[in-house]
Amino acid sequence: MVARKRSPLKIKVTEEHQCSVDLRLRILSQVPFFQHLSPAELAFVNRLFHEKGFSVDDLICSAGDPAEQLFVIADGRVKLLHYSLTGKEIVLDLLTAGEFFGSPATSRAEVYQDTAQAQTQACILTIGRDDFRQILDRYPSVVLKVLDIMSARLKAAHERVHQLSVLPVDQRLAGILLRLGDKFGEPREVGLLIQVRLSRDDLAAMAGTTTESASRAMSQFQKDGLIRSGREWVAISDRAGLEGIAGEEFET
Amino acid sequence: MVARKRSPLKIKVTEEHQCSVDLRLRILSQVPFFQHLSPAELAFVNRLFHEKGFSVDDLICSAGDPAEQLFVIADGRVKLLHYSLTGKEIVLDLLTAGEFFGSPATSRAEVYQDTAQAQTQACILTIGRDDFRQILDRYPSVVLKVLDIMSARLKAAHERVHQLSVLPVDQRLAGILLRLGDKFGEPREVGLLIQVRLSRDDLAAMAGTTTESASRAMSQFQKDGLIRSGREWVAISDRAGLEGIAGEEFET
DNA sequence: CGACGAATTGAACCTATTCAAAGGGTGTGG
DNA sequence: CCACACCCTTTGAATAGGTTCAATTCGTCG
Repeated sequence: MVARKRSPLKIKVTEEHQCSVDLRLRILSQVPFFQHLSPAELAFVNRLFHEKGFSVDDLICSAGDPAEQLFVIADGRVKLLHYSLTGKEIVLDLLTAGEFFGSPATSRAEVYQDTAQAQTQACILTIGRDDFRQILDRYPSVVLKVLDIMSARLKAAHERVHQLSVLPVDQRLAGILLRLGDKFGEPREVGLLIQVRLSRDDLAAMAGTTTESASRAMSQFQKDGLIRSGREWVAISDRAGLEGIAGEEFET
Repeated sequence: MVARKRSPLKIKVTEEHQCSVDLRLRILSQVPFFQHLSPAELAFVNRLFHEKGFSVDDLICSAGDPAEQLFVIADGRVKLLHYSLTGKEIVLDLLTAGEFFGSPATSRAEVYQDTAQAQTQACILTIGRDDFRQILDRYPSVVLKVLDIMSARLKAAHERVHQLSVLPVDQRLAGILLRLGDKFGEPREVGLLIQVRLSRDDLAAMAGTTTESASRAMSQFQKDGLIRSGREWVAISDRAGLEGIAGEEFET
C-alpha cells in the first residue's frame, strides 16, 4: 500500500567470518572494559583470546551448558534469548560488535544463563574463564569496568520488568523501537533505519507478546506515520511521536 | 471460614534500631563478598561503614537520587521497588540481613536505580562509594564476589522477564510464593510460613498484576489446599502442589 | 516466474483489569 | 477488656485488551 518495495537493509555477507589481527585489536580496544589499556597490554589480552566464526542462526552457546567461556563480538549481531517450555522465544538482548556475553563469573560450576544465537554472520572472540581471570588479576581496573556494565544491564533488565508489569503492548513496542533506534539506527531517506533483520516474531519476542499483536501495533504505527516498515526491516520516521506513545520511559 | 484467626507472624519490634559492634562484625562476616576476609581485614572494613536505623516504610534511598552509598542490611527487611507514572508499585526484590543494595558501581554521576524502603524496622550499614572503592583496591577478591552476585541478580531479573512474558498470573504467583518460601520460610504447624508481612498488594506488585487478581489467585490456592493465608501472612502447605502450578521454573 | 516465509487482517474467545460493594482481622483508645 | 475504626481482603459483574485460530496478501529469493 505504501511505497516500501525493496528492503533498505544492507546485510553484510562475508564469505569467511574471520577477522584480521588488526580487526581483533581494534575490537578489543573498543570493548568497554579494555578501552583504557595500553597497546602492549591489549596485545597481551589479545593473545588469550581465540576466534570463531558463526553463520546466521548458529547457536554460540546454550543456556544450561557449563559456562566456560566469555565471548566478545568482533563482528556481527548476536541475539540473547530464552525458550519457554511451550517453545515461545523471549529475546533478552540484541548485541553488536564490542559487546560481550557468556560468563564473566569467576566461580566454577556455573552454567550459561542465556542462549546466544548469531543473528548475522559473526566473528566471535572467546576466552576461557581461567584466562579471563588472569586478565582480571593482572589489570584490576578491568573488573571495575565489568562491574559497571553488569550494573547497567541489571538496570536495563529491571526497567524491562517494570514495563512488562505496567505497560500495554503498544507502549512497550514503542519503547523497544526507540531503544533499537538509538543502538542500531542509521539515518536514511526512510527515516532512522534500524540496521537489523527484525521480523514481527522478533519484535514480539522482545515485547513479550504474540506475532499478531506486534503486527497490529506496527500497522497502527505505520498508519499514524510514526514508522516505515516492510518485511524484516523497520525505520523510525517520527521519533517524537513514538516517544509520545512510549510515554513512561524513565521514572522513579 | 477456615481456622486462621491470628497471624502466626512474629514481627520483631526493637525500640532502638541499632546494632552492637558485635552484630556489625557478625553481619559483615556474613556478607557474601566479605565472607572470606580475616578478622583483622573485617575490622578494617568495619571501620569504613556507618550505621543508620530506619522505621517501617522509611525510604532508605530513592531511585534517581545521586548514588553515593552502598548499603548492607544488618537487621530487618528491605523492599526494592519502582513506581510507575500511574502510581502503581513494582517490587523488584525483597532483601534481608547480609544482603546489599545501592551503588556498587565505581563511576561517578550514577544515580540509584531502585527505591529502597524499609519493610520492617531495620539497621543499615552504609559506606561511601570512595571508601568502598578503597576496599576493592585493597582486597581484589572482594570485587570478584560482587561480580558473581551481580551475575546472579541479572539472572534472576532475566528469569522474571521470562515469566512476565509467557506465564499467566496464577503461575507467576505460584513461582513467587515458592521463591519467597525458600528465602523467608520457617516450618510451622500451618506449613512453611513466610516470615514477612506480605499484603495482597505486595504480591500483586511482585507478580505484575492487580490486588484483586492476586487475591483471586490466592483464594483459589487456598481452596485447593496449597497454602494457608490471612491478613498479611502466607504459609505454604503443599509445596509440590504449588510447583505443579508454577510449572516452568527453570528451562532453557 | 514460482514458491516459501513473513505480514496482515478478521472474528471468536478468554484472561485479567476495573469499578464497586461487602466482609474480616488488627490494633487503638476509651 | 471491649468496641470501634481502619485497612486489608474478598467477591461480583461489566469491560477491555490480548490471544488464538484461520484465511489471505505480500515480499524476497531461488
